[in-house]
Amino acid sequence: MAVFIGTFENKVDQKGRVSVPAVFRQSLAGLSFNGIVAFRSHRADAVEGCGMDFMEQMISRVSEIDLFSETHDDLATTIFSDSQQLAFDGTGRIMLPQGFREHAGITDRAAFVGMGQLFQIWQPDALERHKAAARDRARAQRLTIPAGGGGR
Amino acid sequence: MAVFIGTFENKVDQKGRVSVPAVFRQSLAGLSFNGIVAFRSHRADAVEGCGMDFMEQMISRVSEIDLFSETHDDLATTIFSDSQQLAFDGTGRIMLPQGFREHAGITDRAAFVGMGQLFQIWQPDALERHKAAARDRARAQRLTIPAGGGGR
DNA sequence: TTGACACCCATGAAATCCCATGATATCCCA
DNA sequence: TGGGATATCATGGGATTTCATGGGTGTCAA
Repeated sequence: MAVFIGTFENKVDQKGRVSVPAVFRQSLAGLSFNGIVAFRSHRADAVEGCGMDFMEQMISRVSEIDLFSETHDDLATTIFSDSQQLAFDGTGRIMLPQGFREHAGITDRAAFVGMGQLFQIWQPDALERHKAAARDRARAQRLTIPAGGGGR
Repeated sequence: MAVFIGTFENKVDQKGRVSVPAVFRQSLAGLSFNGIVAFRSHRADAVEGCGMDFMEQMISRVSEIDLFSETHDDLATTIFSDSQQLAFDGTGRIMLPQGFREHAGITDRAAFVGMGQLFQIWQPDALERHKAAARDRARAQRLTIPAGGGGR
């Protein structure tokens, strides 16, 4: 499954095009759709992105297991309806739809942030603020990943 | 799982390249990404490194948290956004990004220190100081290692 | 006809490849 | 168990490719 790590800032040109970081593209290579799937984050001023594989997984989860709570089910519905497939052009760029750009306050620069199985697209300054806040919250709540003993 | 043991000092050339110790590379062989994943240590003036397997483990742990919850996003952002994938070239070198070099004060030499499932990259002199301090603390506090529950 | 958008080509900077070198470490066989 | 023959490694640097970015052109639909 696609893995997204790192932060990358790219320019958004007059036409609304942005290069998706090469590492992300490599991670997305070979999927059933050559591009990304994007939707507006409902909690943050950012656009969420993932590969088609992740979408397919979300769909199957929502239909089968009740892994999602009711609210999450509503959430999933919202996500699917708001999602857009953004295809890569020959050089690995996508067109960021105006609505998405507005939602994230993106004008001429966009920051891609890896979040593991997903990534987000931010207005760079807003991202800096968000990163700091996220780090503080994580620290305050002592959110940590148990250091895996190596097994499971 | 990749295991890192020992200390190795290598040169950083004009292009910012460093050889990753051969033993470490062997330990990383066969993973889904041919290189290391690196991030700034929050506690020390050093860069931390691991293999993609370690990151995949992180992802699976994070994915156990409700998707799109604040906790999930904070954790994912904190862990994955500031990491970077550094690929090996044909002879087993990586490019140490400038930001990482600055964080660790690395200019023309770098020391790789095995820490078990992770390793650290230090400016050699800073490492010496850190080692001495760590030794003193360990002695003062009589640090011990908990016995394993057996097996993995 | 006028946008919106996919496709194509050009460009400079940066990253990567590739080959050469010397220094160790390892092997092999008498 | 010597000690030469053979790998392995870390390192340097030039050549090549990749990448992000800019802009032109064709196409389809409103």
